Amino acid sequence: MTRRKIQIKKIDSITARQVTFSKRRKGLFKKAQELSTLCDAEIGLLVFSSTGKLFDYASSRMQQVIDRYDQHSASQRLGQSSVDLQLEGDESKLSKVVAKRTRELRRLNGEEVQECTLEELQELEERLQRGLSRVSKTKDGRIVKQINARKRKGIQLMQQNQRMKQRLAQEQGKSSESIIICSSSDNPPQNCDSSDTSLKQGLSLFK
Amino acid sequence: MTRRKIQIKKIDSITARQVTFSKRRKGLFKKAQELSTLCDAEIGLLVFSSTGKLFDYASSRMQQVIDRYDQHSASQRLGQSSVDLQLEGDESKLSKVVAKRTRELRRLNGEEVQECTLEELQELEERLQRGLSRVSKTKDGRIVKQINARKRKGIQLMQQNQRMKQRLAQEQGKSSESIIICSSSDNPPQNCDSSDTSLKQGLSLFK
DNA sequence: AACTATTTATAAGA
DNA sequence: TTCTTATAAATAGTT
Repeated sequence: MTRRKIQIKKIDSITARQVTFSKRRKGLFKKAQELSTLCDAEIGLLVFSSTGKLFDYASSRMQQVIDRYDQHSASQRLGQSSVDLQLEGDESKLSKVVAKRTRELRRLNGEEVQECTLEELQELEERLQRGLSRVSKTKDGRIVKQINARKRKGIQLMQQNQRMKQRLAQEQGKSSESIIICSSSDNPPQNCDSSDTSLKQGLSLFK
Repeated sequence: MTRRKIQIKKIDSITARQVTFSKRRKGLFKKAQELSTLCDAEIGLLVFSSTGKLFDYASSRMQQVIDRYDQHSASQRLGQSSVDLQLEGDESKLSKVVAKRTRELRRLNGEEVQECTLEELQELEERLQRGLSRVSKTKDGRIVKQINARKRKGIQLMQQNQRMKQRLAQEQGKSSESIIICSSSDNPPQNCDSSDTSLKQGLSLFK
């Protein structure tokens, strides 16, 4: 495409290939983003170099683009089970397990569900309901526990308060010079002395 | 990029946008395939037009590219470059990814939830609710679709039945020797002849 | 990483 | 949509 025209076939020289890869990759990504902007298109572009490095561009979020693709392609080709991985190294098996788990997670998120058969959807729904029920129960239990803990603590604090008030009242009785602990001149003494009542009122907050 | 230089922003005119979309899309796909060939790269390209139409290119198979991307982003989430995963062939790293996914799945199943904090439980609950809602919606839509399909099919069959009955009645009228098509001796003829009524009754089943 | 001679892509017009 | 064509952009080979 410039000093000379080239044939579109794998470049032999590794270094030349790397240089071309980086130049053309840049160009490709630019074109992708231009198309997306100019024409209001949603675009996802995934590029793995020959060394395995990933470069990607998405006009929105890649996961969103992939989900949309899955929905689309699912509606076209229904049912394509994969029991086809058996004669390979442990590592590639593991990779496939990862991919499989990822897809399973997507389904549980409610993505990619267009691919599912009605039966699969029913199973999925039941599974989600079971999971949700368990999680909610655990969560609610946790919350109740926290509330109770706070309740207990609050009661403890009020009782402590109460005891301290009583002690302070006694101190006040002993040393006649300190008069200003709890009852200022215009406050009637029951604010301080009828503390049985105020404790009861306080405790009612934690019922 | 030719008769004039243009600004890279959304093209207002719908027709101009469509023309540009189809031209540039073609160019983009060509560049993608050239890069793949020249540099031995694995490429996946997903393009949704503003009208929602899907165009895609993959140097291998799209699902393969997406799976590879999933593997990659999975290992990135663990803070590991997947180049390492692919070049080193370190099985234990992949195993960790598998383990992580498996744990995530367990949690979504409501197992192992005791380990979660309250915040994690709340997130989990919301996620399950979202997923459940999506799955249920899809499932219900599927069911309604099936019901409608059966309804249509039933109506078709009844109409077909109806036409055949009429033709048979005609045939019966013509050739006097065939008497035993629809009315046996003890069945009154309206079973066959008053088929308007029976069709109506049948159709009501599919309302 | 820069340069530049060419090839390619493409905007506008038909 | 397709073609034409003038011009902008990309890039292969070189430095």
